Amino acid sequence: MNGTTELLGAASFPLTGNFLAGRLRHNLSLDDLQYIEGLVESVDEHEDGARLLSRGIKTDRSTILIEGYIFRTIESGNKRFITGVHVPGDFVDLHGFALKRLDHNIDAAGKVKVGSVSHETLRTVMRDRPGVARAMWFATLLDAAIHRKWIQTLEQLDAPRRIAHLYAELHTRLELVGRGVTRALRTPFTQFDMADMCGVSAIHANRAVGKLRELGIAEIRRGDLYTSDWAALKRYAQFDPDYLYGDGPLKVKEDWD
Amino acid sequence: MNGTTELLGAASFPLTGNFLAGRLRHNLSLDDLQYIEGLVESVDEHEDGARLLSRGIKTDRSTILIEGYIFRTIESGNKRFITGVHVPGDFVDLHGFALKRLDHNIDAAGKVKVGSVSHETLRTVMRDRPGVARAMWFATLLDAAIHRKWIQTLEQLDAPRRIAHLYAELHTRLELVGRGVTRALRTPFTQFDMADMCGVSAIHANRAVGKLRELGIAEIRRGDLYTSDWAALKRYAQFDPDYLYGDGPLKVKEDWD
DNA sequence: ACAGAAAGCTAACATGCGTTAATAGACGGT
DNA sequence: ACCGTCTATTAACGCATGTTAGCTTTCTGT
Repeated sequence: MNGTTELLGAASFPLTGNFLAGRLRHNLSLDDLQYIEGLVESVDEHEDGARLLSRGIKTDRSTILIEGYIFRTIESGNKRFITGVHVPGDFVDLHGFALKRLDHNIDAAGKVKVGSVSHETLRTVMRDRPGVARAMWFATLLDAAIHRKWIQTLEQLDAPRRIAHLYAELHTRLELVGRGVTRALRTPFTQFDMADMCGVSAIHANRAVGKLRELGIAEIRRGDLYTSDWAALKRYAQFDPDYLYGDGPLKVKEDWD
Repeated sequence: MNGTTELLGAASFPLTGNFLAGRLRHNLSLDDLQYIEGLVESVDEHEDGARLLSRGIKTDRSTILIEGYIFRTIESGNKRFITGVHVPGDFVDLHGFALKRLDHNIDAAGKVKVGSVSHETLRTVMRDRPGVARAMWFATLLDAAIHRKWIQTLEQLDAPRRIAHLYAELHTRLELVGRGVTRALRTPFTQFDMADMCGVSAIHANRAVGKLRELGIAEIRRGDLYTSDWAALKRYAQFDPDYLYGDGPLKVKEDWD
């Protein structure tokens, strides 16, 4: 949209297995990770609010998030629903590769840096590197598990807890991709964004933020969350990290190869 | 659990491509479908409420639903959350194959008949039939798309509309797997089940059912929905079948093979 | 430093939904 | 046919959340 494009040959990336040591980390060798880095054909930056991909559009590329946050959004009426957030290391539209068109939009939340892989390249991966292909499958399964947890969260928690749960999840996911934060979790989210993620009105999101402050659970200022006690926050949100498969069981590589 | 097991050799199945002409239909040839039927090593029946798989348990088999309905459930506190429903033709725990343990339970809703495929067999499929492997990946992506729609539904619709949307979705999904219904959509769901699927209390689910009746949208009696005008029901529920990928775009086979 | 815009905040009122309680109807087993 | 249990239904009350409106603070560009 209004992103500035900076094209790079794959060879010019430092092959550190670094920028996407993310969600795929458990399933892949360093060699595999470097292989994936090599797949990235270009890196783009986009401004806050940029629509990277629109619902219904067919695309021939897939996107991996390198820096920043990305929303999956659905627009209906004049309302926006955010059905998921992504952190660096996540492939954000692998299902666009498989299903050809997306059922939702991919929007930048704040400034983002993304890598791009053509579907043609991915087809090669499917053929030549079944281990990598499986890891990509698993990554999309993790998305589904996160969706299920969001469904539960919407049904179970009140607004303050939903917001706390959102940040608890991000805290853990960032940690899992090697970007752990200690006190402050910085995001570009407005209270409108939080509202659309948690399924409440913006006014009520504001009340909820106020309640977290009042309870001493967390101080949220312009998307940045400050707390001295993440454990207390997670307890308050009834957060159970199980669904993120952060531990062993994602490491299925040894079973198969 | 309390299911009666009836073991059958693969050869004794009628190779019609019939019982799982379901979700995978678009991606596969009849030959592929027959191949999958041949994978099924045993067929089991389970009673209403039977837990086919428990959260956290490791399993070495995957399950394909042949007859009936299945819930994905999460239990938290003494509440139950239903994060998804399955219709015949759906693989209900392919992610158990990939992620090793499930983050939720698989429960029979009413009597069910399921087929069972060992993970060892699935590994063979992954190696030898990449087309089938991809189709299975796509099937799990469709689950994720349905999850996203449920998230939107929870955020957007009131209780009567959520229930209408649930039946609208089932109506379409059953049609897509060749089990279209005309007037009555029969399910074994209690109002408790509907409540747990829609994230409302059972009492409120009852109010919602009453409202649908009062509005003349639908008559729901013991899980069975009767209506003379499915289009009106779907309009009321703001149902848009796009997310089910019922049309062409799922047919990616020709692009790849 | 300033102005406009975007984001955050607060109040008042309406409503959908949760909860508790109590009853009626439908089904399954003996 | 009977009984117990599960399911459906209705009423009364309270709370979480939506909505509208208006105000304040913070950011951004010049």
